[in-house]
Amino acid sequence: MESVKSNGTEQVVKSSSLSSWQSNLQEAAMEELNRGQKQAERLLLLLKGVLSSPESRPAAELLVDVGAAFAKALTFMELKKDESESDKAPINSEGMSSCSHEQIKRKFQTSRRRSCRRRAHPYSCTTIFSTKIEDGHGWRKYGQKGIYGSKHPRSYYRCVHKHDRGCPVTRQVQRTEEDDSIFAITYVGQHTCMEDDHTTAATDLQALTLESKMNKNDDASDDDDKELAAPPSAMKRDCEEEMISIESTTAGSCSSSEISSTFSGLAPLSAEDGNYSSANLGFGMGFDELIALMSAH
DNA sequence: CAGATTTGACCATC
DNA sequence: GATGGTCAAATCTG
Repeated sequence: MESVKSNGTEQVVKSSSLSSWQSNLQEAAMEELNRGQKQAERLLLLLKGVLSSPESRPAAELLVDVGAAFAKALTFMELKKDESESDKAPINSEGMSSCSHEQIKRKFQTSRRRSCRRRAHPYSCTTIFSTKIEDGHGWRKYGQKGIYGSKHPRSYYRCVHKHDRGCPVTRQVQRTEEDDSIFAITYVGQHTCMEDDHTTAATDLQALTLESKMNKNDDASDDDDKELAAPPSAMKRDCEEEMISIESTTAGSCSSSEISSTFSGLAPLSAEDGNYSSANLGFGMGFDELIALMSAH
């Protein structure tokens, strides 16, 4: 029911439902991460002559870091996949609470309600993974739900300008299973409240990303309801009607390198001190081993 | 007291 | 029937 097409810069996944496109996205993301890792390896081999010189050591380290980050991201995706396939949590049936006068009152209010139609075909959505939920926009929380099979509740927000400017954007924020300090933030729709400050918002996001990188572990310890925190958006998913497009442009803050930067943020590789242990490296070897190997070629 | 958040209910979709 | 998105009254907070 879906096709996954990879042309190097874009992946398109067709899907007929939200849940299936999420799993398709996961598959597509893993495929893309795999490709990124392989490309990094290829680049490393291509540049082996240049990178073996002492002065290009920083570049080589960077390249190693990129490969490591891809591998780490892949590992997380594998974990997530395993979890969702085998680890379905049992349903916790609390039973219905007894009927109060409040309930009766609500029954009479139903006629006032607008239809709350579940999105069968989301027209536009974007998911990022970040340890910070602030994005420079104002959001009003309008709901929270426990999600089946997920240990963290999902919070629902809408743009504060929904009423005054008719901005239709909503977002869903949920802590990831892999790391409580990382949030999966799904934006649905696009802001119509910020025509003027569109670029400003983009800049804000980039600033946030930078800031986050610097404060990686500073503020990730708040409780579930006060979702805060740090680093960059790692992965971005875009879907138009039934189409999901995984972009890999830096302009959209969704490059592969950002995917890796967030994941490396989980267990930071210290590029500064050059402390690359084999365990950290996605290539399965340390920097020195790698250089030795490159030199041997 | 106004605005924001919480929480249980409603309802569409699968 | 299960699940997830939204509503709106109740509650909280500054």
